[in-house]
Amino acid sequence: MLRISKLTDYGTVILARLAAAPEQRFTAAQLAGLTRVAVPTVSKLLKLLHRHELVESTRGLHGGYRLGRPAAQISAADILDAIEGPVALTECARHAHHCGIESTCGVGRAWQKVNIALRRTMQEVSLLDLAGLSGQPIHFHSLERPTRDKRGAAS
Amino acid sequence: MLRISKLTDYGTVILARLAAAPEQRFTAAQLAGLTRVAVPTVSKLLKLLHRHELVESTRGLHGGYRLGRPAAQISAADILDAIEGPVALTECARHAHHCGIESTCGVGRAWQKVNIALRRTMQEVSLLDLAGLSGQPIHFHSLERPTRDKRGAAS
DNA sequence: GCATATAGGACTAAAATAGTACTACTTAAG
DNA sequence: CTTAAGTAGTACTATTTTAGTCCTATATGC
Repeated sequence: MLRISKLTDYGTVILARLAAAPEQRFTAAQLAGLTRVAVPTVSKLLKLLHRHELVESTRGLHGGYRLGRPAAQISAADILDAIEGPVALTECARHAHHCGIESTCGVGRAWQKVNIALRRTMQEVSLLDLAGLSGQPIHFHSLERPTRDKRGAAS
Repeated sequence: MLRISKLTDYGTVILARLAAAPEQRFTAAQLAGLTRVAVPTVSKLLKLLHRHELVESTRGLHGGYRLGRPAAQISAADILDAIEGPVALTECARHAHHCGIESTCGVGRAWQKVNIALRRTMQEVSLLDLAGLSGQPIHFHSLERPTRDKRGAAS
């Protein structure tokens, strides 16, 4: 159903790697070797993450990247924002003038609310969780109640 | 950040339209006129929705489409499933063998959990809400209580 | 000043989406 | 029983988005 881009996935892997050694500085090439993602791609991702202050960079000889904040203070939503940008669930919300009919235009607004709820969910997950460094399994409030859950396929 | 496809958006608009007059049958062409979506596209969407039993069809002369169930029993997740299929948040979960390194492989699993939480959220929203027919604003459990909310950034 | 690293942007290739067209099947009316 | 109106299914094409690469500029340490 919903999808995040591969780049976001890679970005998370890179951040997880940095989270494992928060004090150490890694060059883009080192991270590429560690994560098996191509160097230019890693580089591109790190630049994106840098702009959003998720990583801290040092230029020049012996330079490299390091986490910009403690992993616990970086959420999945932050990562999504940095890499995919603050794109909304629907496009309707942007050039929403000639949506068709008045009664159906409410639809775009409703998706927007869903979007906010989804966002909230993603803010509950920190990089620590994503990196598997938090020990405890991720604990969603919304997963606590039984629902109608149609499929659970993982593979 | 997250995006649903245009088709899903259109599909929702069409369903919202049907929800407004649950007893009446509409032809694909009528719905196209009502929603300003091209006829072949509407047709394609209705077929998809039909396969998942979200709409009921009648063939032949004076045929057409109608909601397959009460709008209250159709969730946003159902619509997503019907149109976009049960695609997961990451691809890592599918051919997850050479993710790179062992410690980073947990990342894919974590996204999977996020995915489930997101799904849960979408099951809380019915077509009635989406169509703006429920009177009351959408009411998310997850938006009600304060969460552990590490950062409060909203946009 | 030279080697090593990031910063930024432009460009190319590949894949997913959106949209269209065509053919077959089904039903009701004349 | 023939014809018109409608859905069902599938295959194809075009467009857009995403992924990935390359090049040039800038900063830093030796």
